[in-house]
Amino acid sequence: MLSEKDGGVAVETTGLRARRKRRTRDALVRVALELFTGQGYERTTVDEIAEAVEVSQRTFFRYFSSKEEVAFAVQDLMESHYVAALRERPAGEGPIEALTAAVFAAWDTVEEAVSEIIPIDLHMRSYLMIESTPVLLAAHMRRSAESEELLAGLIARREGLDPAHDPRPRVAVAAFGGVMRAAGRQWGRGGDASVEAIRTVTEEWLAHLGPALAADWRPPSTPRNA
Amino acid sequence: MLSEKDGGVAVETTGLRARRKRRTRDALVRVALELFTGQGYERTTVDEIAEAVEVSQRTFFRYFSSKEEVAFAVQDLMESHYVAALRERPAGEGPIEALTAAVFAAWDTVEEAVSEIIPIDLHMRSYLMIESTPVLLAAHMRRSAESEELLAGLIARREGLDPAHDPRPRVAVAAFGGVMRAAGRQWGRGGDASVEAIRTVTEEWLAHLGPALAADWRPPSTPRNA
DNA sequence: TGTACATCAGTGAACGCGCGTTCACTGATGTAC
DNA sequence: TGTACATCAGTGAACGCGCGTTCACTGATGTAC
Repeated sequence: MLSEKDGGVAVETTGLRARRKRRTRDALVRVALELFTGQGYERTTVDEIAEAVEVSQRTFFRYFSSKEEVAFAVQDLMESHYVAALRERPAGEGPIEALTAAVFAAWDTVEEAVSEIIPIDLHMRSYLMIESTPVLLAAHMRRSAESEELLAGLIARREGLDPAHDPRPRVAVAAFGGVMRAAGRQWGRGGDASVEAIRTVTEEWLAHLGPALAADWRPPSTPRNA
Repeated sequence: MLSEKDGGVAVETTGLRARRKRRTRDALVRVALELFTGQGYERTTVDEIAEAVEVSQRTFFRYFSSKEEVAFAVQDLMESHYVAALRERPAGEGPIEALTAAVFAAWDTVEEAVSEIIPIDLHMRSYLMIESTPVLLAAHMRRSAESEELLAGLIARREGLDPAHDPRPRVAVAAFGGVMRAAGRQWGRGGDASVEAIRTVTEEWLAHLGPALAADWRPPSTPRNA
């Protein structure tokens, strides 16, 4: 039933019925994100989305169990995209090094990853919309915190550690995730929806992760208790 | 009007009217948290809280602009308690050192801080309730992320830096906050509502913050590409 | 290639629910003189 | 100490709203023979 070969997504795509189903879902996502970015998440109702796609509100809830879920449909895709990128990092890279490299690898290929569903700029504007809508920002933070468990497991496996006994994988992922989310909020404040903008902020902030945790930030020539 | 002298809270407490107001507010918080922890946040309605306190639902909304707000009333108190503790850390401590020391100083005095409003064990069970209620966990993460801006400002001032030009204060606070929130979730999974339990997890996780960010976790005797 | 039946996406209309708001109002506490 | 007026916490009842659910149903696509 499911075509999982050659790394494809585990979704039936052969039959007419299945293709129609995918088209309906994609249309709901696209139209929802257009409405959300255009007039705001709170000011868009589920009925409005359904009406714009010309399906019943009933049908909307067959695809998404809540209004929030449709807002994160593409974000979820990006998350698995990031996980895939992390899995491909060579074993020689250290934990933070691999987590960081996977971020840029994922951004390098973001366009291919989302373009089947929505244009890349709609995706970027949606991300901006999430960062500037309190209830969605909250949901985003909870979701990415939940995925830390998975990432910690991957890091533990890379390092040949048992995450139940060594807290370092989870601590590293938590610190890394904290900086990533903060960089995302910083980018959101700027208002520049380009991929370049988010890459730049992320790159700068991650580069400071090590130095910022040093016990003493002052140069050796400046004694602490001067 | 407001008595801000000797570090007291900036609230009018003299008149009969003011004291009655405070009693109503405290009763709403206490009863709300008892109901939330007893039967769950989602299964408690605002009407139910108002009825238990014997005020109208109308009155509830004069004190709290939303149901969420009452759930975080004591958490907000604890946040300013933490900020106060951080302000008192000696200048000789490094950034992460001061942030960490303030956490334990705040936990040392949590009982005095909350006991005027609710018993300490209700506060701890409320925190556990927040960590295990998705919508509140999300709100909690967003709120603590928002307070990072303030903390970064304090750290920048301690170090004599301009946060607009040096990203280290915000990056340090973000990494620290990421680990703190992850430690909170870890504590929440355990189900032990004691102050001791959360202290232990936090202590262990923060201790691993430095080592977990090292480029290489393996002992020098084990070459990376063996 | 055709028929009979199974599956399942989508329908339409109505509803339950609880949050948060709006209205015009009461009565206790505070203040001025 | 007493009177007149101002302030403001609290009332009660009703409502708007949109999310998410429930019902019994239709009709197109898929499958077995």
